[in-house]
Amino acid sequence: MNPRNPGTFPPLNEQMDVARRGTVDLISEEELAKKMERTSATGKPLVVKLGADPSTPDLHIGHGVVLRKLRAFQDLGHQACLIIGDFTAMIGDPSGRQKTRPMLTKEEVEHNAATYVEQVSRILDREKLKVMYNSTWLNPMTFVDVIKLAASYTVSQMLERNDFHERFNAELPISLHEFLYPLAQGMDSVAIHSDIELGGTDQKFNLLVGRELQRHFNEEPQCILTMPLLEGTDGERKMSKSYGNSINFSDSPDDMFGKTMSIPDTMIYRWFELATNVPDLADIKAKLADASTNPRDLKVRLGQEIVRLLYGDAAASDAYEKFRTMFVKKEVPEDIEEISVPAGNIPLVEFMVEHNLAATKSEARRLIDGGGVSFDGEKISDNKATFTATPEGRVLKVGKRKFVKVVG
RNA sequence: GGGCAGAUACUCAAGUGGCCAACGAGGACAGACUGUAAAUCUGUUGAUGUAACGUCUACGAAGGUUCGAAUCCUUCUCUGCCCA
Repeated sequence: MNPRNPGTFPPLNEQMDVARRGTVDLISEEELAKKMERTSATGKPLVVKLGADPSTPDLHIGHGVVLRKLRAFQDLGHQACLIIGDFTAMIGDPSGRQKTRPMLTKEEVEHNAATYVEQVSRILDREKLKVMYNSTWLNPMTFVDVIKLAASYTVSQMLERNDFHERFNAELPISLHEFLYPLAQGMDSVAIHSDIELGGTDQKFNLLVGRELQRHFNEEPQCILTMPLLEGTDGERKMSKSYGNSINFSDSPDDMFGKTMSIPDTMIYRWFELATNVPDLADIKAKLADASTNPRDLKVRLGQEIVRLLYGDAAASDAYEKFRTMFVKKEVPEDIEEISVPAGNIPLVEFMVEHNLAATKSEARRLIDGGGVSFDGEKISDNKATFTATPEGRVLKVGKRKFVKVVG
């Protein structure tokens, strides 16, 4: 994107195109256009809000979808505003599942928040990003304030929210304070005078509450913009670390690439659309429809695009090269982790646990019994096996993609 | 406040005194076949290890009955429904 002088913005239609790309809901286009027009007249950028839950600071490329949208607004010259939900996180938001999350301490929240900001900086322009903590304005609220706030909404309105509605019908518990979460989040919009709030489609209700509350407090309501939830590597459920189907920001380039290669073919287009910035989506669609295309080749590009966004060009081609060596040429990669071990017989099972190749000894045995462990390509069948290292090193493979070189 | 129903492993869900570390399904992991895709087939799915039908932990929690409890009794906690 071109660097642009503060206070100047691209033409309206160009801005609206950016807002619309990949977007599910945009409420409303007219209001947003009006806001943007005013912006161009006054030179004052729009406040674009994104809420962050610091109880789980491990971001994955599903979060990346909405982060890249926020980045797009930054590149248009608008003010990106990241709200760290430290107040709400400290109470422990039980939404999502039936389980109540453990209360986080102040230290944990702070640590998570720092990690969070560090991770989003890989997508966002950190220099131009405004980071705020919602405890700043939520903490000082009194019980009276909260009651007044709660009075602005009715139970039926709350039950319109899909997951509340479903839980209510399924006779599952809904804790009272869960109703306060959308309100707290909405107060954030009021506090920062948000012009647009971004979020996943699952956030639609909460974002709308922000709008209502702004009206309630006689402010101009924010526009809301929702992005689709990206499916995980299983191609079924939404990407989530707890489902184990995510590509995390913290994953190595090789892992990112490898995981991408394992997604179902049906997900290729969607991932291109939501997880990358490639301009030639139509072309990709055409290729996928063409029977002479090997979908694998498109996945190779997809994997590189994803790695590129988080690690840059060099890492992207590097990850692909390593993948080729390992799985196409079936050779052993060059720069795998080397582990020096003392001379003598070493029990394999214990070694695996010690170096995180298996979580427990039982799991290590299971892997061995299942034929998933090999030394230099030779399967180990005895779960009581021991091994000795050699000076030139032997390559231990565990499961599909864990390699380690053992050097004596 | 009263009545009823329920709480089992990642999820759903069997199990009403010993054969229960717990049927089955899904998921997950591993293997074969592949393109680290799909489909299919196979195996595994609490931990430990003197490697033994051993030990420990586990069927919401705590006690109790019993030679023996996920299963029976008591109290408690939590959840849903109905009545007030």
